[in-house]
Amino acid sequence: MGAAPDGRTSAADRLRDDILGGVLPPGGRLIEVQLAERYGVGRSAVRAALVELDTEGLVQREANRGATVRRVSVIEAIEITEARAALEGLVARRAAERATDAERAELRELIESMEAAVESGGLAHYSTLNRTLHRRLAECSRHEIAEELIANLRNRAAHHQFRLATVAGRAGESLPQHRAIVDAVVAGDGDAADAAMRAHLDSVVSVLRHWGELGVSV
Amino acid sequence: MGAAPDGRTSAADRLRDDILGGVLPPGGRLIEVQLAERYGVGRSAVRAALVELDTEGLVQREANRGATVRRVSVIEAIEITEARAALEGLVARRAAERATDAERAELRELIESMEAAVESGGLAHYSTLNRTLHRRLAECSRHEIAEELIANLRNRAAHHQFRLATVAGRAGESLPQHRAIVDAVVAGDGDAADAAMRAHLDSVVSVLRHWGELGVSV
DNA sequence: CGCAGCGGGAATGTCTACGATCGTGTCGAC
DNA sequence: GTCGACACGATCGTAGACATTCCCGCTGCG
Repeated sequence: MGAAPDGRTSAADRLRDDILGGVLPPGGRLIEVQLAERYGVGRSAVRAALVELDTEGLVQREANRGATVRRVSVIEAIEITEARAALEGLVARRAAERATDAERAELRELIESMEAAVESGGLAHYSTLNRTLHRRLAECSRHEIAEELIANLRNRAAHHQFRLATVAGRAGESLPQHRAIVDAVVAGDGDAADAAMRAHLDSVVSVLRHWGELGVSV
Repeated sequence: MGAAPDGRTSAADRLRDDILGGVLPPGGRLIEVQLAERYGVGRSAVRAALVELDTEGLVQREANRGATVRRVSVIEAIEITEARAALEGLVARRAAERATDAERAELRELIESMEAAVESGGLAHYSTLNRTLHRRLAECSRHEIAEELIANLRNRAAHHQFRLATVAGRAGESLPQHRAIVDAVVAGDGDAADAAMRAHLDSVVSVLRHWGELGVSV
């Protein structure tokens, strides 16, 4: 995809996609003129996008020194995941209380797809389904504020999440955790859903903490 | 007219202060030229501030239609407080685990000041100490991500929080809750601190929900 | 050989002007 | 009297030009 410059989507969205997609690597400098040319817009639009993504935590701006793609350390990734645990516990609880029958059925199907993906060794597909599951749970909760915050946190740690998905045996470990979450939500047990979601993300924190001790570089 | 233009603080900070301080009322239109003149800066700086506060959730921008001070409904205020409950529970737990002796002493002093404020009927002062306590707890936790998110959520619902503080008898109800939080933190009991903080904010949610049912206007 | 001062170049910060878009008031027809 | 079309005014969106700041390499001196 070569990129026919599409004037529809805003510069901020395109820049966000490029950062999350890894096109612009962490620590990479973001020069306004270059981005303006790249997206076929003026510097003003790029500046606005930079300000927006700065407050979102995706880029870092220093006065008179320019912007860079924010580098998130393992320590920060741990904090982000801990915050997610608190918020996603809340939305899991709400999803258990408020999801419609159709939504519960969809969640069950999602889990089955994830099981199939693990058996067939489709790691990339599993990772996609993983993100979908978390997103759908947030939507089922009808909790807009939490949903928005979670989406932001997920974006911030996207790089680490991606690395995590590629770890051997990780899917086998997280699948039963996801099943526990969905089971609780489908059963309408808010307490269990909250606990299961926290347990899941706590296990992610454990892996990250292990990386931190090993001094794994980003 | 008034206002010696102070070039030091950024336009975004001054605009944020004016919104939080109630100088610019919810729903009020934010015209770029007017703000530029008010703060003695160019329209560019105002635009950047508007974009920033938009992603922070304090202002609402519509394409080609201008910006307004975001009106947050009671429903949103409830969601915000629920999210705060999840995140502040986390920081309270961390504060209990990580606070230094000096910090624990300071928290104790804060509670004593709050008790004195309630006895002397200093509602405004109590409200200030309230904010300070929550802020200090977040700082003690050394959890930058959660601290940042909480600060943002608190700003978003600032208007409702302010109204809450003026409710008769509210201080008498929340003071023991605050004391329970501080006691748990000082004692180093993370579980209790988490539970106490959630109980406190759940009680705030109850009041807001009551307002919602009464159809209280902002 | 090391370091302080200095100048070139690049990128950001700000301002101003122009074009696009929307809300509103007016006028005319039915 | 009411409704719709038109035109005007106001405001946002974008682009470009100018001023400012900072980094880095160079030069000259100790």
